[in-house]
Amino acid sequence: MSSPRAPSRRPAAPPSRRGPSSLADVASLAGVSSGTVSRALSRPEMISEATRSRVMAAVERLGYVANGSARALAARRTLTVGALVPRFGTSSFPTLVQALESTLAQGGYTLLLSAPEHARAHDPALLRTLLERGVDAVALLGAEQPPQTFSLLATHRVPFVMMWATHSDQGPCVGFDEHAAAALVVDHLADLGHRRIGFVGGRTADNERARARWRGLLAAVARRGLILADAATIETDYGFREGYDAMSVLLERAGPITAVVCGNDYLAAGALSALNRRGVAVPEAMSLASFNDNDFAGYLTPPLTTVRVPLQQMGEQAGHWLLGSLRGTSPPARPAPLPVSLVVRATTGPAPAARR
Amino acid sequence: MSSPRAPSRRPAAPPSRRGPSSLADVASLAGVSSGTVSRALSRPEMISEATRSRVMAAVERLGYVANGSARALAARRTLTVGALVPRFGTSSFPTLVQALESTLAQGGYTLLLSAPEHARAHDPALLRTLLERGVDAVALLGAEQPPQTFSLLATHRVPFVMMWATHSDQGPCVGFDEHAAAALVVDHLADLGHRRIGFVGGRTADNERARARWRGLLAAVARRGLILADAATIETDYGFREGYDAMSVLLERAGPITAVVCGNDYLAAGALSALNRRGVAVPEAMSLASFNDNDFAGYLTPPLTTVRVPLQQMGEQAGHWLLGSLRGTSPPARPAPLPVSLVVRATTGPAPAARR
DNA sequence: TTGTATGCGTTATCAC
DNA sequence: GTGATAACGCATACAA
Repeated sequence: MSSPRAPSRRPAAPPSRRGPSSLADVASLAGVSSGTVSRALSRPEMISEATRSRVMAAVERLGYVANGSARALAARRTLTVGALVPRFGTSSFPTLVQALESTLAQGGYTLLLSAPEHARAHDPALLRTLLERGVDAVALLGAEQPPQTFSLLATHRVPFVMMWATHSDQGPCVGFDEHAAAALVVDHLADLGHRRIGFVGGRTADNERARARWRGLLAAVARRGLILADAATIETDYGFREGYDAMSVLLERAGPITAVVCGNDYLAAGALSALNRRGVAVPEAMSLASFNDNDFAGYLTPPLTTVRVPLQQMGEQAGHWLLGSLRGTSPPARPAPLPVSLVVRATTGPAPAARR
Repeated sequence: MSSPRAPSRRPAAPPSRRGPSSLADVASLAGVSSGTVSRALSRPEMISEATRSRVMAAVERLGYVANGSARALAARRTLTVGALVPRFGTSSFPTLVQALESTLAQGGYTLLLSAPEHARAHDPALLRTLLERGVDAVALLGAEQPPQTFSLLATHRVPFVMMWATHSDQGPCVGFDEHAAAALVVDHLADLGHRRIGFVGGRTADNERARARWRGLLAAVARRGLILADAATIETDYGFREGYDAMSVLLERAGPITAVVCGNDYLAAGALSALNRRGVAVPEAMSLASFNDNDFAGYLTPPLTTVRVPLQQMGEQAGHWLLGSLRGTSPPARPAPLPVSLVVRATTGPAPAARR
């Protein structure tokens, strides 16, 4: 990569010369043993100030960078955490993963990311690869995991959390209460006088989060005595186009509904767009509310009423739990469910019948 | 993690018993040497079918998972690639990183992700950490890197690519021509008869991509003889709110412009929202076009005219280049710039003056 | 406080 | 085709 240069008169060009240097190199340059260098780097307090600075100088001079593999082999840890989170739609992923990465980085850990497409998400080989890479801990998405997962983690004594999940007898979860979230939306609409509503949500068959959301909605609808007809219910992939299409279908077949709840804000944005283009007045003729997995609900026209899903907090909480559990002392207490809140904006209003 | 159980009569419960097992364990169970096991796993063709299947049975029985650190130490490679891509805004990141991860995974490599906040993005410690972890290759965002970066990569003999960049004498880049992209937008508007236009873009001071975009725009504007007044130009962070605010400001102070170009689609979505709420007819009174870093440009009201930025292709191309370069043979040819295209939608129309 | 020596679990180079 | 054996680069228990 570096082009050959005319020999300078300095005997050796320290950086970029012949590959990375080792502890032994640093040691001989500093005139100490390799053990001392090792300690100077990882346990400075055990070393006299004088030799420590000599060592550091040598490190600097050689551009020494430790060999993590050797370190990991000897120390039995890699300072690495694996994340296994499938790419579900375009949504949610970045916020969650970034928060996780950021939190772990603060603790000196690096994130090994495995983001399979949905179809491969439950391939046990993925976790196996992560374990092979020697991750010290693992963050999983959801509580539903392929069978071998937990026994693999157990044999390898690797702490883990399940994100975006609430209960599991297999291990700790960080998440929030989807039922409570759904209740916020439904109560809001019911209080406004809406009776017959629709729902456009994610696919429940292969997505436990969409399923929880759906169940929460059903429960809240039943509790408030609202009517959610089959014809007013659509499952689809999370996405703008899907939301647009779903709302178009709903307008044709759903009957006299006055409000629609969307499973996430991509769906909602598409749905809103469909309403706008057809000249259906929002919220006069049709109210719209959504779960907010992303960031833009407030910037649409009109802005979306949403339940704030604490994605970033989930990532942070997962990171903190893992860090705590890696610091060793005692395994931290199981995380508490995160709070959710409703943000009311202009897409919801009184139901037409209750109007004048 | 596993609770103590009453001693079963089977002498040993193979999985989840006492930590991960090693090559030696597998070897003794299979009645061969550890060298043979190693070969059976990584070079099956060098082994007789009989012993190979005995080994595989033992592997299965013990739930053996290789120790990547030991493997890396001996084989001098980790099957791991580092990505160093700052979190710029909410945007772009996921598409690019996911495409990269996905491509690398197909080649058997795992992605080590470092996604610092913008402020820390140029901290050399980040790359050092990645190198310490032993990454076999590195993907960087942008051609502007802190000074030590390239020498570090050189000493460690680690192949790398710079993503979202076009030229660099330091190494290969994957990207697209921002000037050409800007030209597509500007030509489109000019052809429609627009003369005075505005621009809402990202911050050029600390973002080389925003800068390239801005320069490309200036060049195209000059070439077509359009007028882009200072008062009609705003730099801000990429985001919905920022776009909303910027457009609000523009409406007050920009004078008689008939079209606005936005630096990305988050900005554009916010800007469009601001126009909608103020009742400014789009595209009759004001045309809007944007660079499309994301996915939703077509689902707003009206849908956004955009230049398609090939984010996913960049991730894939970067991944492929790294894989090719890791397979060793000969370093692959430098990637060619990716094509960009204009997608015309309803936010652009003839300039009012050219109308009737 | 510092040096010495052993082991971490693989791969790879030899002989057989 | 298979079995010993020597690295690989570091951490750490132990000795000094």
